[in-house]
Amino acid sequence: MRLHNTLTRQVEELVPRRPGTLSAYVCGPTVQGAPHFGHALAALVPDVLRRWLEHQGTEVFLVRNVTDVDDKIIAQAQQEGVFAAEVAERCGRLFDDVFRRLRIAPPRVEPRATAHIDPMIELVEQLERVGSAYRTGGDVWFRVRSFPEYGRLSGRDLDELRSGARVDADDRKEDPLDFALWKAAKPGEPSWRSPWGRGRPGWHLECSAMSATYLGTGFDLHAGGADLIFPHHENEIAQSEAATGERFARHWLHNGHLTMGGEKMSKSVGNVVSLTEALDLHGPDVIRFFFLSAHYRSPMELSDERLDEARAGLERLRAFHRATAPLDAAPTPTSEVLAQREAFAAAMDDDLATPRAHAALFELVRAGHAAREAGEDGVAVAARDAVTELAGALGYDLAAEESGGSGALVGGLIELLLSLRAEARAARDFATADRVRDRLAALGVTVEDHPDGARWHLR
RNA sequence: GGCCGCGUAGCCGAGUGGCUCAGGCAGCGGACUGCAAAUCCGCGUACGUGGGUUCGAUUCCCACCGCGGCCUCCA
Repeated sequence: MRLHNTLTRQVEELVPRRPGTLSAYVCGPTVQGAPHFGHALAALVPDVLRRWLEHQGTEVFLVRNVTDVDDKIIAQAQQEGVFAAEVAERCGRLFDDVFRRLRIAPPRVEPRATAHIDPMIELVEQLERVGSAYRTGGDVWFRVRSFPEYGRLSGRDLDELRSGARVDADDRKEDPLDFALWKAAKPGEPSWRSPWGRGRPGWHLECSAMSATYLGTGFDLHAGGADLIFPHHENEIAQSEAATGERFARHWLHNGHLTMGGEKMSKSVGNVVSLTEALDLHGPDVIRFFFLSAHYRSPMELSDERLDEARAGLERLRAFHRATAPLDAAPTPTSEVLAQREAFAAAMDDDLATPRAHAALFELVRAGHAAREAGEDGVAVAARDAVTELAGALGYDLAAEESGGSGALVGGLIELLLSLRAEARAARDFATADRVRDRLAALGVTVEDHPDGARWHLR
C-alpha cells in the first residue's frame, strides 16, 4: 500500500524491511490528565492502518509507549500532593479504558518510560562518546550542531529557527536549539541514579531508547500527531541517528488535528471534550465514523452537527446489517459488488482514503437493499458479507447496538408488546398500534413495519 | 515574521486538464405503508478572488484574500 511520508512529503509505497511484517512505533499519551476527544485520533489512525494491513495479510508489530514521567505530570502531582507515579497510574488507566472502548487493538508492546531508564542512560552515554552530548552541572544536552541533518523532517532551517528565537536563551546551553537529554533532579521530583547524578530523562529520549529496544534501528514506521513533528520527532531522529550512525525510522505518519471552535483542541486553549463522556454519549462507532469520514491528514472540526451526521451515516450501515442479517442464501456476488470491494481496497491502499472507503460501503448498501427488494437474496447476501467484512476492517461492529444494553428481558418485553401490537393492527385498531409504537419510540425503541413483520432496534 | 497546509453545492467530504465531476447528511418529488419508519427510483450544472499557461482549468503557474497548523508543552 501507499502512505504519505512526512520525511519526503509524498505518498510512497510502504515497504516493510522484513516482508510480511511491519514494525511500527506510535507516540502514545503523556498520562497527565483525562483523555480528550483529540487523543482518540492519534490512536485511531495507527489502529486503522494496522487493521487494514492485517486484513491484507501483513503482520503488524506495533509498539506504543506511555510517557509516565514529565514536567506536567510532576506539576499535577505536586498540586494534588501525591507522587507523580500516582497521577501517571490513574491517568494511564483512563487512557486504557477509552482505547479499549474505542476498540483500538492493544499494541504488541506498551513500554513505560520509567521502566526503561537504563537504555536511556546508555543512549546518552553513547551520545557523549560521539561528541553529540555535553553536560552542564547535572544536566546533559544534545548538541544540535553536531547533527547536520537536523531540521530535515520538519523542513526547518537552523538559522531560521534561531532567529525565530522563541526558544529560551538558556545560558547553560551552547546553542538555543540544543535540548535536554537528561535533567538534574530538583527537590521533590522523581529521579534516578545516573553518571551525571540523580535526575530524569528529557522528553524525547524515551522514544529513541524504547523504539531501539523493541524494534531496533531502521524500523518501518513511526507515527504520531502532527504537532509532534517539531520538535519531538526531529529530536528523536537527531538523538538516534547521531548515536547509531544509522537511519532511524524510515516512514513517518502524522495525523492532522481536531479543532473545535476553529482552534486546535487542547487543554491550554480550554476547548476540550472529555473522551469518556463522548463515549458514554455517542458510543465508539459514531466517534470512529466521525473521524474516518475525513482524511486522516486534514484538520477536522468537531461539533454536534458533525456527530449527528456521523450517527446518521452509521445508522444506514446498521440498518442494512439488520435488514440482511436474517438472509441465508448462498452469496452470488455481482460485478458491482466485486467492483465496490475493489474500490474499497484501492481507497485504503491509497494513503488510507477512508472517505472513499466509506463511499464504497454505501454503494454496497444501496446495491444490497435493491437486490433484497428485487428478491435476489444471493446478491444481497454477497453485499452484506462484503459490508460486514470491510466495515470490520475499519473497526466497526455493525451488530452492536447503541448504548443502553438490551438484555434478554428487555428484548422479550419488546417482542411481547410488538406481538400484541400486531394483533391490534390485524384488527385494524390503529389507535392502539400507534400508541404502542409512540410509547416505545419515547423510550428509545424504533419500530419499523415490514412485510414479514415488525423489526425494532434501540436508538 | 519564517515554514507547511487548506479554501469544492445548504452542510460534511472525495476527485479530475476536456468524456454524465464520488459518497454521506439535510431537502424536494415518486413508489411502498392504515399512517409512519426503513428502503428503492428520480432531482442539486459547486469548485475563494484576479491574472497567466493551454485549443480547453475547478484541476497546472503567479499574485491576492481568508482559514488553520508548526516555530514553546501538546495527539
